[in-house]
Amino acid sequence: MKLDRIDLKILKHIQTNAKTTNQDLAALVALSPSSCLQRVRRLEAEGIITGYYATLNLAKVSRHIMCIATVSMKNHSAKDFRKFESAVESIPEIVECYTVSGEFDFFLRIVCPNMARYLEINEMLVGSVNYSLKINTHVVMNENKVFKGIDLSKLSSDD
Amino acid sequence: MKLDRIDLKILKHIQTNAKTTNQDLAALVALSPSSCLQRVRRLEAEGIITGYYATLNLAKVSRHIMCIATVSMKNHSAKDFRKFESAVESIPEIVECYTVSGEFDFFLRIVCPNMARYLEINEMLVGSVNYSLKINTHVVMNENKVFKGIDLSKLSSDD
DNA sequence: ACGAGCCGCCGAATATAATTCGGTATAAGG
DNA sequence: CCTTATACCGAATTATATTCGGCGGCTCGT
Repeated sequence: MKLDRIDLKILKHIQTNAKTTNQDLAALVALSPSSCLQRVRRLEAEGIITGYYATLNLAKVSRHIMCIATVSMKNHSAKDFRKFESAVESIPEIVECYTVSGEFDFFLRIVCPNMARYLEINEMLVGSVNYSLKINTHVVMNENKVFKGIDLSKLSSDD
Repeated sequence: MKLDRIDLKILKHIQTNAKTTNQDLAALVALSPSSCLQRVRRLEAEGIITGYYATLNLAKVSRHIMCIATVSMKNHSAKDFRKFESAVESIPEIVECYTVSGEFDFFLRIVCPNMARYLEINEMLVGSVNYSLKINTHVVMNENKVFKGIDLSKLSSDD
């Protein structure tokens, strides 16, 4: 499916303003509300829009810590990878996990109530592959830039 | 401001379902629509809800690469940190940046159209502090777990 | 214990918005 | 040149958000 300029405009806008009314969005992209809605529904149906989220100021909700962990597997077997990944999946405090190239195998971002819980998580992860991995923890001291969507104008320039 | 069980229920739900209608949300938390809306408005006004986002399947929008970079400053002066942080701020392809403790000073997540552009970004970052930092790049090969909000039940248990 | 005042709830009325559904124009393909 | 598919629009309908007055229960001071 190909996206035209109007689709991109819609995506760009709702990325950071998901609750914009269809009427306002329609005005923004210079379409009638019905046509605009039709496009949004299509983008949803095609799986291009994958969900709608509200972001919270977590500090105002509860006390917590955030860590970023690098993980290196000692044993690069598919089996160990599967076991580790399923452990990651099962721990809700792990909010992001990436498989990467380079000196590490995974990056994790973890948000949990306290260090005691962080230690437990660490042990679960290490235990999942019978201690054959190395985790390096980095406590987040500041969030300089938080995710606020992708700059689509930068990406689409390439196609 | 203190949050009661209903507030948490609201937050928990809209975290991943931002477009739920107020009526449905009200039913979910067993309140009348008017009371429910009042609470949501309060959560917004207090800065507890910070925004509403749509997430995209980027692969269906355009070709791109994603990298995670670790950054170590050679010179830990406040001045260099400020210069680096402002460079980070000015580069839209850097979608996340954390200051951390440990062997690195920053973690970056970068989404850009291609490696050529990634190199440019690298040079801008290194140049921002007169080459006195070390960047280590890790290309993301798989997104095992993408951010889908925080498990508030895990956090609030601690208060 | 009692009354005042505050809070948060509800429901009805009203205002906005979403959604549906023809009908029409444009562009591509045969 | 005709056919078909596509995407648009506007009006009608349905659904939702929003406002507001009033009601109960809680707290607090007396």
